[in-house]
Amino acid sequence: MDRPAVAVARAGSRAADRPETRGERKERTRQAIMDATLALCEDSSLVALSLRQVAKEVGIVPTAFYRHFASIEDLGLALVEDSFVSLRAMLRDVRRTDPDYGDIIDSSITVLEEHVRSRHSHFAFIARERSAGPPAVRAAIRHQIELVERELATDLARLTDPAYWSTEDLAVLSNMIVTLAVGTTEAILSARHDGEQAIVEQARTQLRMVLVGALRWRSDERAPTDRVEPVEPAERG
Amino acid sequence: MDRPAVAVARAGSRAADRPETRGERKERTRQAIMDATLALCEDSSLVALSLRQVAKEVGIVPTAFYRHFASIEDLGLALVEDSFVSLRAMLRDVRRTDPDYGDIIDSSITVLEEHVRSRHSHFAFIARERSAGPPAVRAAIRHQIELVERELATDLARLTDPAYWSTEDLAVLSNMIVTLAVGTTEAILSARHDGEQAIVEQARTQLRMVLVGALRWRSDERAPTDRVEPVEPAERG
DNA sequence: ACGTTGAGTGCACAGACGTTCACTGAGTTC
DNA sequence: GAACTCAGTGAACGTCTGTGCACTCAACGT
Repeated sequence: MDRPAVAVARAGSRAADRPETRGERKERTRQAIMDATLALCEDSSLVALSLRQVAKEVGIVPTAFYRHFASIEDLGLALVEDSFVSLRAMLRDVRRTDPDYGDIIDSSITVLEEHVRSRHSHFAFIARERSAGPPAVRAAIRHQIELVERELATDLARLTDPAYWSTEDLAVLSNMIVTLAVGTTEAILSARHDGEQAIVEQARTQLRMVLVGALRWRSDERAPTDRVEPVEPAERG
Repeated sequence: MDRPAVAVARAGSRAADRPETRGERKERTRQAIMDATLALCEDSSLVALSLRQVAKEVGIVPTAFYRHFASIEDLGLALVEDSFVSLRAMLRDVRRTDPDYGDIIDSSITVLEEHVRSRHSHFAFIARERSAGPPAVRAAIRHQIELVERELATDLARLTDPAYWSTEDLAVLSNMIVTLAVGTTEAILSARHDGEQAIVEQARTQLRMVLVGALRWRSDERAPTDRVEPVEPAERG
């Protein structure tokens, strides 16, 4: 285990022996750097990663790194971009599957699970660096998540009755669903394989619980807070 | 800004000139190390912290560190212990305030806000290292959070009707509330001061939404998933 | 064909890193 | 008050860090 693990393909990887364009080579090395970085900080974090570790893993000399990124932090910002491409691909799949399938909740969580599995280094990167990355990376991730929240809020507006749901409360609901999705993602990523199904089932139940509440919600009422204690006598049997 | 910022008090800090016990001094330095570490990894993470940085901040020589901890990871485990003392103090306050105050939700979130503010380095540590710390630290934090979830589940059992709530669903609800609490904590910690009140209000609304759902929940029904689309015709006006 | 461009090389540097070791000297135990 | 304990010292080590600089040489523009 001494030679690069996520190395940039040394020579003639495929496709006969076409000479390979200058831009192609650069892009390939850039991609190799990003892959190696995702692999290396899978346990720990970007902030604990050195430029030389990345270079060694890729199979280039440390100074060659600067041809692609000005710093590790700069690399991190590029990885945020890449990771949110994966996340948005998931959101597209969620929306695409919704009308077909009968149960929005089941299908949404299934799509989440599939994407988290297949692109797990991207989702893990977002979840980790969101709170532990370099300040600029944290800011970029939080901004992207905020955009996603706003999108989800407009989606929810189409599914709810505007007479009962204020736009503020839609934003709050959207934030809650995103928070739960992040939590579920983290749980899937840190679960052993045999525990994954239980987590997915839990996420489905949670989403159902939230939507039971959503069905009964009225933005102009200050909700059930004073009815929460006398719950037993209410409607039994 | 060259001399230690969170230094162990050099000599005769207070209390006349009592010679100071050996154990007292050790405990004081140990505490200074932990405080300095919390301060240093406030932005970034434990895994990005060097033993020498900590020593310099405390005002001791690097090798003196080993008199207190075997490694940074070991230090991290001690910080987990300390941080969860703060978290459990918060839970105690939540439970203590509940019966007095009319509104469980308002008072709980208020208590959360107060504790997160006054012990914010502890809460920030948990939130950050939970997903970015050294593996052993991550494991310790997840275990502690799991214990908290179990406690909350038994609390919830006392507030809900056992005829409608299975113990499994109580665990799921508990997990959801903890996830939301973690999310709210992270939001408070990364908010500018003027945005904090909005976040607190959002957390209250979210908890209300969840409890509206909880009131209507029946563990033996597969919830409202097929009623989520025809929501407009249901009960208007 | 020929000069230019630029990704990747190789060396060199000064500084920070974790850890070792023998040490000092104040607090403790007899 | 003499012997002991042990938190903190200070120098030294080999290794790893980011970055500067002069370089090569294949793809590129003309």
